[in-house]
Amino acid sequence: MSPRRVTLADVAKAAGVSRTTASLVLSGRGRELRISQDVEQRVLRAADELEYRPNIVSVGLRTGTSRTIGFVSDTVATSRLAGDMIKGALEAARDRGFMLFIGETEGDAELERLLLQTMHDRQVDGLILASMFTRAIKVPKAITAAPAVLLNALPKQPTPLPAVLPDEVEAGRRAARVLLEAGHRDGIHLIGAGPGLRDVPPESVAAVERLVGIREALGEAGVKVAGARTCPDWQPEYGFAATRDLLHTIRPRALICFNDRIAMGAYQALDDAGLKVPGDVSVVSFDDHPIASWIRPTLTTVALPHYELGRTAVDVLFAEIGREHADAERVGEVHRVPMPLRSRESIAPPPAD
Amino acid sequence: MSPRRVTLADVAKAAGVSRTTASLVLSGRGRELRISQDVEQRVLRAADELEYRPNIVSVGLRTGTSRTIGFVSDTVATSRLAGDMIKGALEAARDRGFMLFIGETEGDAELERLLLQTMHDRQVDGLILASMFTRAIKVPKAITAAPAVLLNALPKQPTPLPAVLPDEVEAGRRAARVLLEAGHRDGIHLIGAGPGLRDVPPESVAAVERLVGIREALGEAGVKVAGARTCPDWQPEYGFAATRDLLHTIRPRALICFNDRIAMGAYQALDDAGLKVPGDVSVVSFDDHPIASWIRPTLTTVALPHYELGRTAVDVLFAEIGREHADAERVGEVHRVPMPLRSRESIAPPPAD
DNA sequence: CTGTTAGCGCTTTCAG
DNA sequence: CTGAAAGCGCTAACAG
Repeated sequence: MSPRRVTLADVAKAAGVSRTTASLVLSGRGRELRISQDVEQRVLRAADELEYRPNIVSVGLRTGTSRTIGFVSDTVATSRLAGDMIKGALEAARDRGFMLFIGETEGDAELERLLLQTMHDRQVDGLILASMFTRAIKVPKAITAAPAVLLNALPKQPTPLPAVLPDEVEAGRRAARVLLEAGHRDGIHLIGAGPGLRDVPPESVAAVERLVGIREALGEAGVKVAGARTCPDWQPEYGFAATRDLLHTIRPRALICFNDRIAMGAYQALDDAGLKVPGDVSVVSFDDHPIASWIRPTLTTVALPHYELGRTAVDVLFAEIGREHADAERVGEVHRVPMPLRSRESIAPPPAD
Repeated sequence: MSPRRVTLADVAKAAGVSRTTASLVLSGRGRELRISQDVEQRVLRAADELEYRPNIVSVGLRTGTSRTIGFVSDTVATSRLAGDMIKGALEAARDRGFMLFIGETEGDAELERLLLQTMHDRQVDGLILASMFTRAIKVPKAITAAPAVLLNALPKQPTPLPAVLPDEVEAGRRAARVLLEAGHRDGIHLIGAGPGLRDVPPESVAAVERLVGIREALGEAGVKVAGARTCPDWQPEYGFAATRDLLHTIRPRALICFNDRIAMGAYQALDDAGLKVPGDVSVVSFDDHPIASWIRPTLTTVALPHYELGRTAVDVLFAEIGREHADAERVGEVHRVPMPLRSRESIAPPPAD
């Protein structure tokens, strides 16, 4: 099909030197080994003219390295939000000349084992184990074969693996403060979780952490949550139902919704009840899902930094790869990535009574 | 770090045979070469006990194959919709024991060249060149090195590359027919493109194809489009503006929005004007973006079959790889993937006058 | 039926 | 300063 690739041997021949010399020059170690200028130039020129490209597979076989990292997730590639995570990882990897293998497990442990196996067979230099939404995962044993980092996930059992996560607690504080700064002190209701730290959807790490932050910031200001509704799942319909129920008995001044989809449902319930955002009720939320800027009024929300999470995971992974010998002692530190506030139109001072 | 991998030589030694024999047995060609049952069993058992896994890199070097395909897109990994495309490709590839390299070009031709180069260096067996939204792309010359298929994209110049695309024309017909079947014959307006085939956003293949289908189905029924507004970009704000302007002068009976984001804007404008969907105005749209089932009333829409597109691309690619020698003569056929209708709540018979 | 031999393309001692 | 030789793990002729 193609006219056979140019190999190192071709370059060496064209330059009239041995493969060794050519290899040395091309891997940039010509200088330190004091190879003559003349030879160096000849090799470089030959490589250039022949358009030589090293065969990475071959290098991989020889060096046991593949300049590739495996990105394994439950189903991250699919969610738009999380797609940015891949993008961040992709770019960070590319900056270092690495490629990414993507794999999805669909939450199936057996599939996960197979996938890790396969990646190992392909000699990946490291692994990123990602979860679509922040939660505690069972770290597969198979993973110990290569350096690895957890992305958007916490280990269920203690492991030496580092983890990269959004700073949800600070995000909770931030959401609460936005309301505080607008002058809200009363009638602040939570939609999605709370009021207690146990009133959260199953497995949701984000829920409890956001809740902690919210309560902390409110508490410091001496403000109490007026009420809270838990949603079994953070989907618009539950946000709608929870808000509608709330409105049957109470007229809130502000809503902290636990994510944008819930906020969307809340908007609908508020609208049905003839309440205006933000004139009657202020709304703040989390995630910065694309709809946050589509719904009207546009939604103020604390963004999940997907892109940064992806980049950070790769950075942490490279630090891990760089580490000579993994001290079994070391316990995986967790890296928190800040969640930035996106100020939009859904917040106003409380209506004067 | 790990205790050195088990190699074929280890298995051979343990089974008391040569590497060749072990290789033959393990690649399943033992039978046809009539290797003795005894030997076969010994090898199999040894491999099993030692947990032997072939080193794919090595096989790759030897056979020039990598059981890997490259998925290069402008920015497909990022868009939630298109994430499903990757998912489909991922699964189809996995079914055949292949992995996927993902790469994004950000529409930068130089980056694209580099990426293709890199994938080529890594001996990918085939390439999928994907676009986030359907359009004509300039096929990079570098791509001829390996079998390739265009996904969600048409070649600008004629090439022998096959292309996989959603069947937009049929989708257009389908959208129009839904309205027709509900009894609509008058007051049907287009939001996003039209009425002429030239009234479309730049580069949008989908726009003209959908338009063709719509006009065809309507034409067959002897129905004329009452009016149309083009949007410079298919975002909610433009859908909102276009619909609001339309409502200044006209009271439509039905809207065909060119995608769900536009429809979302249209909903807002309709709501502002005090018009009910679908009681006063029916709405049909395209894409089946997640919001289509979130907004109320839920939106009837003709879905982009992202997952299927991804799968199909891989299937077509494998057919391509299987083909012995690419006849330069062959012109790339285009495969159209059906776009299914998602019937929801936004359509009703026209109000009786 | 099975083993010997020879590489795939590259890096890396080890001698000049 | 440069080259010869070995070998990463595997497969494929080619002999026996």
